Amino acid sequence: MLTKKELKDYCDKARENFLPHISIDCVVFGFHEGLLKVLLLKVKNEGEWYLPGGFMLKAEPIEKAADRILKERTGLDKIFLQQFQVFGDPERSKEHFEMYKDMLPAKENWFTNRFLTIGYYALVDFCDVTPAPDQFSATCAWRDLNDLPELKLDHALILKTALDTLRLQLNYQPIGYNLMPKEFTMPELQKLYETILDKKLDRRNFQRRMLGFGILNRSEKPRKGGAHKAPYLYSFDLENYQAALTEGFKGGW
Amino acid sequence: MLTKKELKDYCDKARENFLPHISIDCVVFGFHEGLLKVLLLKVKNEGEWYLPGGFMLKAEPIEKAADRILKERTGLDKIFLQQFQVFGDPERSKEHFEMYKDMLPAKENWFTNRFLTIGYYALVDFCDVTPAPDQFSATCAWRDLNDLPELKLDHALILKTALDTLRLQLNYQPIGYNLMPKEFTMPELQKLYETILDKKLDRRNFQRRMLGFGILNRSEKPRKGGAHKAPYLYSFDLENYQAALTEGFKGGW
DNA sequence: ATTGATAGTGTATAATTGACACAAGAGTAA
DNA sequence: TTACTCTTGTGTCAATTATACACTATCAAT
Repeated sequence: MLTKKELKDYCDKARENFLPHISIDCVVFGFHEGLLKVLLLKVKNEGEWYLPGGFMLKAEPIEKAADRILKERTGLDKIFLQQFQVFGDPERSKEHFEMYKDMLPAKENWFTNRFLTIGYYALVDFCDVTPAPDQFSATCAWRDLNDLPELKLDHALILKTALDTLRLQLNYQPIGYNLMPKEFTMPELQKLYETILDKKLDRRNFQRRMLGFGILNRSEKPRKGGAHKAPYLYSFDLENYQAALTEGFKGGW
Repeated sequence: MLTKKELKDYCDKARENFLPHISIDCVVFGFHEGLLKVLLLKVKNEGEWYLPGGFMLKAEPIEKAADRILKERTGLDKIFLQQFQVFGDPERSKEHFEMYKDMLPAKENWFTNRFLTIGYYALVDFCDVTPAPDQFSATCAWRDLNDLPELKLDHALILKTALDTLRLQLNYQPIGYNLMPKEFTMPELQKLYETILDKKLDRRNFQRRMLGFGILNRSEKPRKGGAHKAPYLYSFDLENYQAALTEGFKGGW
C-alpha cells in the first residue's frame, strides 16, 4: 500500500505521461525443472498477486510499451511477445476503485478510471530472468502454474486465456526457442511440450515429428556427465524456425 | 467533410460520452455470388473509403460497443464477432490530425488525439445486411475483396490482418454458419471456402472432409429448378457447430 | 561384469489424405 | 423420345502420415 503522498505523485505523473484508460498486462511464461512457471508480483502487505503490467506512454507504440514493462520486471530485452486479447469489462477494475478511493479524490486518482488492458504473453528463458518488483509490490517471483496463488482483478482470466492461446499456438507454430536454453536435449524439449499441454507424449513419435519440422540442428557431441546414456544436444535452426513462425506448420486446407 | 459547427458538436458529445484514445474498427465479411465482400464506407466528397468503426461508451463492454457499431451500419443484431488485434501505432491517425486540424483547436478536437483501435472481424449473411452510412460518409456499401478501393488511415493493414486471421481460423474451426443462408448446397459451401482461401479445392475430398466434421445436416429434398442434377440442401447442426467452434477440429498434438 | 536407468532407432498397422473416374439426375435440343 | 450436356453424388486406390510398440546402445554405480 502506498502512502497518500506517494499515490498522489504517482497519479500526477501518470496523468501527465500515460494514455488514460489503457493498460498492458503480461503473462510471462518460463520453464524450469520440468515445470511451467509464470512471473507474478505480490502486493505489499497483502496476500494477493498480480501480473506484471503497466501503462503506455502517450506517444509509445504498444509493442514498445510491453517491451519496456517487461524489461523493468525481468531485465530482458527482445522478449518474444504476443498480443492475444484486450480485456475491457467495465467492472474489471472495480477492486482498484475500492482500494484507493478514500486516499485521493476520484478526479485526481488515476486508478479510479476504467482501464482496458491489452494482454500479452511472453516466452522467456527462465534462467535469464532477474525478477524485480515494481512500485506496488514487495515481491516479483516465478510461480508454478500448477500452484497459483489468488490473483487480483481479472488476472486469473487473463492468465488462463494466455495459456489457452499458447496451447493453440502449439498446433500450428514452433515453440521453444524462447523457452529453452541455447542447447537442449530432445527429452528436455519433449518435457516442455508435455508441460504446456499437460499430457504425456510418445518419445519416439515426438522426436520424429519434431525433426520433421526441420527446425532443429543436432550438435556433434552428446551431453556428458549424466548417469545414463548421453543424449544428443540440439539447437534451433533460427532461419527455419523463423520461417515456420510466420508460415505455420500444417496447411489444413 | 463536416462543417465547423457539426465538427464541434460531434467533438463535444464524443468527449462527454466516449472513452478517449480508443476506437473500434470492424472488418465485415459477406459472401455473394461467389465473391467475398467487405462492408466499407466512403468519405463525403472524397474518393477514399474506410472501415465501419466507432467509439466506446464510457461504461460499455468492448463487445457491446462493437455490436452497437455494427447494428448501426448493417441493421443486424447478434453478429458473429471476433476480436483479432489492437492497432496502436502512434502515427496511425496522422491523417485525422491533418484533416481537421484547422477547423478546431487541438484541445477541443476529438480527432487530433491518438487512437488505439481494437480490430474486430465479423461474418454476416450478405443478404441480411442493409448498409447504412454514418455521419462522415456518403455511402456504405459492399466492396469486392479483389477490387478494393484506397483505404484511409491504416485500414488496409487492418483488413489484411483480418483476412489472414480468418484464413488461419479456417484450419481449426468451422466457418460458414454466419456467411451462408440457412440452407445451402455443398458446392456453394465449397465456393465459400475457395473464395476465402483463394484456392481451388477438390470437390470430392471437400465433401468427405466437411461431412466428417459432423456439423452438417442433409435435408431430404434436393434443390430443384437448376438446369442440372438437383443438389442436396444442407444446414448446419448448431449444437455440433458450436462445440466445434469452442473445441476446434484437430488436436495437432 | 552386471545392473539400472535413460537415450536412440525401427517397424508393422491403422488412419487420413490426395488424386482420380464413373454413375445419376435434370434440363435442352434434335 | 432420345441423345446430349452439365452438374452433382459417390467409390476406390495409392501415398502419406499417425500410432503403438520393442529392441539396442551407452553411461555410471556396484
